[in-house]
Amino acid sequence: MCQLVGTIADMGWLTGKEMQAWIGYRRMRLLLDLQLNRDLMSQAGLSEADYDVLSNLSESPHQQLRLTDLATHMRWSKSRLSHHITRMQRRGLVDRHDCKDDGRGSMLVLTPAGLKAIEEAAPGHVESVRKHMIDLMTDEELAALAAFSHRIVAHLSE
Amino acid sequence: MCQLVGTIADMGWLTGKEMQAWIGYRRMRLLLDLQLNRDLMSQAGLSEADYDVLSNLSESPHQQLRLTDLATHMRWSKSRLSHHITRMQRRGLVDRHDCKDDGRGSMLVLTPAGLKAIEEAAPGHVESVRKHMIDLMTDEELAALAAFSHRIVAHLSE
DNA sequence: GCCGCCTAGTTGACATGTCACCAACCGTAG
DNA sequence: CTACGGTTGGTGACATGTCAACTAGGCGGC
Repeated sequence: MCQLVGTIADMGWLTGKEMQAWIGYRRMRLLLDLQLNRDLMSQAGLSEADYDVLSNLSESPHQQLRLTDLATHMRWSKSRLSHHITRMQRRGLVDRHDCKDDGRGSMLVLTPAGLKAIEEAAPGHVESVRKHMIDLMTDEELAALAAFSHRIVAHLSE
Repeated sequence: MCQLVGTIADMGWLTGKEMQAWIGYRRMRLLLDLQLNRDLMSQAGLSEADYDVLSNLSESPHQQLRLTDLATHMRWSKSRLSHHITRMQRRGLVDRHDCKDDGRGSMLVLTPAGLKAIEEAAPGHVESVRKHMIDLMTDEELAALAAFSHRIVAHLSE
């Protein structure tokens, strides 16, 4: 982490303020991730990735989705999703069904166990997110984060 | 990504504004990381992790550090660093020396190849960080990011 | 119908990170 | 001096993610 940029002989590639923002971002990202994952894993036995998949699935119509749609929505690669679903399927959290409309496709469905898992995990996860991030920010900071993150996401999505 | 929280039956665990900030953060984190890694890998053949290690090492006195010190500074686990250093050592970017003061320790040193790699990679990486993040943010947003990220890091560091 | 091309999803090899455990070494209380 | 508890770093098993093939099923032009 730390001096990620502009540090060799301090050539001033990033100004002090920019550097503070960048370093802070990197460190926050690392530590927040670890903490949220730890909390979620110890409270609910789920990783953040599991949580995201279950969460998306639980709110889609009929609690089912095409793999590609889910991958696009989550911005995951198909490969990543396929591997991850295989692992979650082994644990009984989700299931694959054949897709009627398209012989190539797979329909991803939430199992009762998966629904139970996400319902039990959600309150603790939200509390965790609040405690370690949201509640530490002012309204202005929240608004700023929403604004620049959406701008950056739009830029990165071409 | 997306509806990570408070989404089951929309129970309002996070307010709309909080949700926007949270979702934006998650997506930005995912996409920015991918992009910066892709850029760095294609331009310099380094991962961000490689870059961070080399960067930290290059600015320490005599371009060498104890493993524990580097791990603490980067907030990496010792195990992660040890594995990563082993891989970088195989590629000739860094080297381990015995530590005179402490028979247990290892001194991490930057090789000439490692120095060359970080010096060549730095300008492109900084440009990448600017292009995909810093230059898309206003001064106020940079200040806000620096402020809340440092606050959150302090909180997470206990 | 048939052919070429696109898309959906899977797979295997490999890179990376985590956790738990271990061996060697330090420093200090007795 | 010696034993013990803490520190330093390494290792192996395993979870996860990436990339590049690959299979199989659609789709449009002829």
